[in-house]
Amino acid sequence: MTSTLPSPPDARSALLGAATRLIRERGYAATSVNDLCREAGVSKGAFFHHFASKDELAVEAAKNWSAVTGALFREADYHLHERAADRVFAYLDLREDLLAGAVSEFTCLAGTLVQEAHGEDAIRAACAESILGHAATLESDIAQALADAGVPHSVTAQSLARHTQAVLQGAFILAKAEGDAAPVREGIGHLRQYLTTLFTPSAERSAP
Amino acid sequence: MTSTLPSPPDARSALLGAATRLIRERGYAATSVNDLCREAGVSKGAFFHHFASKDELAVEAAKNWSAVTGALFREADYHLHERAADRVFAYLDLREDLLAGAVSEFTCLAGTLVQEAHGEDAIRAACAESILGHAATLESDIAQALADAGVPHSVTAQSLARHTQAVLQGAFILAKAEGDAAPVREGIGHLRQYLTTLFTPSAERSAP
DNA sequence: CAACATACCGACCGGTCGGTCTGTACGCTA
DNA sequence: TAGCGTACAGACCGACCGGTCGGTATGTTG
Repeated sequence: MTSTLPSPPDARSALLGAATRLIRERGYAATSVNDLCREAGVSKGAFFHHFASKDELAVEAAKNWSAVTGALFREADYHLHERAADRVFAYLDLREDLLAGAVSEFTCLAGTLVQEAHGEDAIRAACAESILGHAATLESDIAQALADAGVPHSVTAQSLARHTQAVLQGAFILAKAEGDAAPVREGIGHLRQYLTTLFTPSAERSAP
Repeated sequence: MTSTLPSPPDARSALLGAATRLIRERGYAATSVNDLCREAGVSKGAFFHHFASKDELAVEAAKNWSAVTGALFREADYHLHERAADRVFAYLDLREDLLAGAVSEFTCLAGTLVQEAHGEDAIRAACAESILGHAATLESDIAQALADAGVPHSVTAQSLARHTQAVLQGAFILAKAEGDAAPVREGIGHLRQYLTTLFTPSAERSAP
């Protein structure tokens, strides 16, 4: 008795995986239904059996992306640190550790998809949920770290959490432009520096 | 005697303008040559008279984008401030002022294009030049502001200049996801706060 | 066993794609 | 006026697009 979940039919998840790979590589519009079927090793009949349209697949792929990355971050070690600020910095360390392989292997499906397809409301909404939902998982640690610093800050935890995602998304674009992960490492570095000043109690700063 | 440059044929610039509008609205792959011709009010013959291929138009559109935005920022007022830090903050003010109209009217053509077409090397290079070239125009002011603060900083002016562009590009993605400019304003706000701490002499911070 | 559902398969459809090609209108030079 | 180069115009091409549809193999249920 294996421990697989009450798995959905195989063709469906093969198509979701193919969509994730191909859209991250070449974008949504440039990926045809035939491409997806070939990559997934299924027929066109199977495609339209599981998804009503190409757009519906995009929405499901974005939801699947949320689920997969959600699980990855939920189960990661960075939550184990005692101090909230340490949890946030450990999250950034993890993001940096994830930068392996080709550019299309570490960039964000939701960011890529929404840039192209924000005109389609269902796709836009699924991508927004993916990006902002992930940002929301950082909010409580950031709020706690801000509170620990004990100073009234003009920035909110929500805004700061979203900012971390904006920096990552923007760094991914520079990475695509340069063909290299270096800009993402730099972006994370600036984020670390910014958060360090925000998380440092002002007492410590005025009396070093 | 008007002061127009030895202007290129009209169909060419109409196509460049159409490409800028349509690609920012719907992306590159989703914009067809026929769409471009219709929007520009020219025939398909005219299109392939001026551009060898759709990809070549994309490259030329990216170069044209560099030229247009380059002129806009070169001639802007923010250069007039005496203190380097003020010039940098005034640049951010200008970026915020530019956030008018629909999302596709303030987002970056080069960022949109490279996200989709980074697989095509000529397009990738033209977009990289546009984004990184613009970042480079900020470098000397940032370097000066850093020097004025008089502290050895661990960040370089180049890295910081590129970071400003990464933040903007990432904020554009959140803006597309939300359908609103608000995330860009927030991103610029965080940038202002980060730069403020970097540009503040440590003497001032340790003795407030 | 019949009756029905699910999960495909792949030929096929009308339409659109990027790109080609022939033709032509116009300006310049000689 | 002839001859030539540039700037189009738009019919046309084969490949490919997203999507449909009739069919089949394999359960499951009564």
